[in-house]
Amino acid sequence: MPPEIKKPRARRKAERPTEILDAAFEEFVKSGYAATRLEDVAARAGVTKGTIYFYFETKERVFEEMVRHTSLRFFSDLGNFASSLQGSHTSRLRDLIVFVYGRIADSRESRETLRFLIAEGTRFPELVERHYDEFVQPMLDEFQRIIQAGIAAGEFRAAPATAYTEIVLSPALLLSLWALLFGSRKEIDVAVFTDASIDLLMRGLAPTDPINRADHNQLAETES
Amino acid sequence: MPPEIKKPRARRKAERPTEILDAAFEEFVKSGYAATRLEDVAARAGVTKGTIYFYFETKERVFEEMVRHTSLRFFSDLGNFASSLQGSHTSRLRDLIVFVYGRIADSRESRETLRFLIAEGTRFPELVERHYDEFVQPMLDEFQRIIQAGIAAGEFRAAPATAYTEIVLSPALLLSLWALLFGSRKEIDVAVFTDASIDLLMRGLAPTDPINRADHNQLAETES
Amino acid sequence: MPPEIKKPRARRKAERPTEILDAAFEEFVKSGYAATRLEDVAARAGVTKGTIYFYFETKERVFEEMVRHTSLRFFSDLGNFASSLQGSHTSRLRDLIVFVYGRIADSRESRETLRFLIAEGTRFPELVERHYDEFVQPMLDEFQRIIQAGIAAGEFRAAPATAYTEIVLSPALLLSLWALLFGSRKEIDVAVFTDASIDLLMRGLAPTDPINRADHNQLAETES
Amino acid sequence: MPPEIKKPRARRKAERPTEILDAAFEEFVKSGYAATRLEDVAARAGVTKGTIYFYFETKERVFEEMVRHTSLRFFSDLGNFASSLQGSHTSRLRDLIVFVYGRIADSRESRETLRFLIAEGTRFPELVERHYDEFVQPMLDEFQRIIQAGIAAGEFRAAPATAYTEIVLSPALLLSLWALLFGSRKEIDVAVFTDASIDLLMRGLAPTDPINRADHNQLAETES
DNA sequence: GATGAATGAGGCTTCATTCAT
DNA sequence: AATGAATGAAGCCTCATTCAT
Repeated sequence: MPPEIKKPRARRKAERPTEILDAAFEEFVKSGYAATRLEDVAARAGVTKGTIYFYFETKERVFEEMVRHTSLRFFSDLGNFASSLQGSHTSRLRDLIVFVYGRIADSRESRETLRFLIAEGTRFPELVERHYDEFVQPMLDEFQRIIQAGIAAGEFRAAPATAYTEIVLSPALLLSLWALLFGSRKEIDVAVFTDASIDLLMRGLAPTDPINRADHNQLAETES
Repeated sequence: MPPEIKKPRARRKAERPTEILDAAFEEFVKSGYAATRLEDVAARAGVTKGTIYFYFETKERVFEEMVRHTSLRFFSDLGNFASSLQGSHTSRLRDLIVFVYGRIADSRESRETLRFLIAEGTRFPELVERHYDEFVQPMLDEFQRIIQAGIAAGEFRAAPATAYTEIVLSPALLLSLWALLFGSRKEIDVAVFTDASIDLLMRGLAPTDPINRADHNQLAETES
Repeated sequence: MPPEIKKPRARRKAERPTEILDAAFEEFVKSGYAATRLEDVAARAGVTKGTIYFYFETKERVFEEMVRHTSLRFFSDLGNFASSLQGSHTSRLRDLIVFVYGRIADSRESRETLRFLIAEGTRFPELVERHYDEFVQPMLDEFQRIIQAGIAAGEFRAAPATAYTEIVLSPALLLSLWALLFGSRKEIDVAVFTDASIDLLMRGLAPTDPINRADHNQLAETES
Repeated sequence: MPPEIKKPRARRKAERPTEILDAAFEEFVKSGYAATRLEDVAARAGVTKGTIYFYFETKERVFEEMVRHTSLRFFSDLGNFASSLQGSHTSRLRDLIVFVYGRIADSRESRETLRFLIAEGTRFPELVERHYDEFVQPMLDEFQRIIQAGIAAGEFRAAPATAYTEIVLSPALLLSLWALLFGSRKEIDVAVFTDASIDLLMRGLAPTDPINRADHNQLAETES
């Protein structure tokens, strides 16, 4: 048996649930909710099945708490970041996009959490609700706030898309899903993709130059 | 129960696999792969467990063939549609987007297939491969073709985003995921959302008017 | 499809049951009673499952009739052979042994039938009964008859073993079992083994009287 | 039902596998490998299905370990016995035969193990290999050793049969098979049959030289 | 607190048997 | 006669959960 650095009992005890949830994340990622055996979670956490039941009531509880625990790690600081934004609305929007895209697309935890929600949302509706209320809605609100302010300031045009802030998130979602589905086949460079998205978006949101007639006409056709 | 019109044996035999796969779709949607009992699939299809095994080797096979069968229903005609496109590159792009968004976001089959791929992709990698090769790649190719032609014709600018055609798809994906996750909470109007996306995209892809100085400067900043 | 020599319908029909039983023999040999699927028997016989049920009531019946049918092929002519024996009792005994050993040990059918009886005797007691009555008992009787006559004629001594004619059969059984169990590992030469057994037996049955020259000479002949 | 004395947990755990294997022996004897339900084994062992799978991976494993476990009970002490043999080669051979025949023919475990090997040898070839290597070959070697020594000492003649030591075992096999097949119909007295076999064998192996008085006297002793 | 032996419900899969064609 | 689609009972095996130690 390897010596393994011994921690004081009290400390180990306090960390047990977290260790279990971390192990659970890996196992649920590997096999999905139903196909994961609590025994494997226990083994990975270095405990036995019984111990899991000391801390969590059921397998469902383990899953729920694992998702909660994993989410917090990468999404709890949105508010702080948003309130620290500086500069023009354009640059604030850009900075927020870079921040959010990074969170959504770059982190394995985020991607797999998305997978959990999609795969098990039917079985765990409260999980989906929670994520909507705690992460999605606030994020949309932040974007909405900046965009509306930008429109008011004349930096953005009141494009129909501004009614659907979700649209700003969509490239991030695509990145995330792409990594989940085709990551091993055709990787997308997150930074480059993000820049390209921002470029497209900013151009799309740019106010219409009243002088530019040709462009305006073309647009009118699109809106019909 | 109505007396049910009896069909000739041969005819029923030809329809059985399809009936089973349709039933399987519903049940797998309801509970996911692992939690679905083949017995329930059988019951929904109006046969018994044994019959399923007469047509399919295992539960995994049923799932695979169900996904295949479901995919074909809504994606086999992309090529035909694409080659029937007429008009300017701008209007071709718009028409293709409307077509594709409709397929991806409007159909329950498509949405749930996406869920299947995300949820069970690890267990069924060939399914993901197949979808990439047969649906995703060809779709991306169609978009790429139109966009490049549009650039050559001066209708679109060579935006960095044109290197990532996936970006054009991202609003559709968002629509699809949104319906899967938050559909019951906050519905998105597909038509309006699609129009808004097109508006944003077209504006984003519009060629830079050399006269429009203000716009150009702003853009340069974005591209840095 | 290969042309396959066509037989007149009537003839084919008459042969069907036999073809099925032959196929059954091969399949039951391969997997044992329980693990053999009637479907495989049908496939080997070139018919479908339903056809088997046209000729036989149940799987058990197929097995029983197969054993019966197989036994007849190699054991029905004992009586004829026994009554055709000529010469001294010693040479009759030797000839009968050679005949019986050949039947028991040389034929695959015989060996596998023995395996069937041992493996499935509990489930098919009538099969065992039948074999005892029709093959074992008559065989023992033939041996007993010759041995008793030989004793009466002074060719054999009244060894205690003559009360257990089974003992004469034991080397044949060993040959058979050996082939079933260790045949692939260490083969036994049936002819040589048979000769050695006969030599040992004859010597063991030889009368003790040192004066009996004739007998002794005859024995030498056996040893060649 | 008696209140059943409760044993400490640790002690029960150590005994469980053995209890299960003993129960398995009885059930497999009753119905054969394929027709035995693990649930019945469990019931006989006083546990539930799940417990069996806690100790053994599959039904096949249960069978294999059961055969192993059963074999050891009656065959592990051949070496000890053989090396304790005393006296003339003739008497050593006789003693070994009595010992071996007793083991093979008298014990139900031995008989049924033979049945298992014959019936399931195809499905469990390693079991057959193991028995050959651990029991059959060593036994043949012991016999061969004594016989060759006896020949060298002039107690036995170099009969052709001495090249096939298996022949010495054949009456024991017959006894065993007889019990398996016809035991309920016509029982054979093992002791008497063994004595008769020994008498026949010794006579068959006796040196031919009429002058050898000592040997002849010894033989007479055997016949008593 | 932690262990791990034991439980037992539940699901996949097999296959003998039936029967409409 | 023959087919082969359909049935459904039955058994192997898994694993969440419990609980005595």
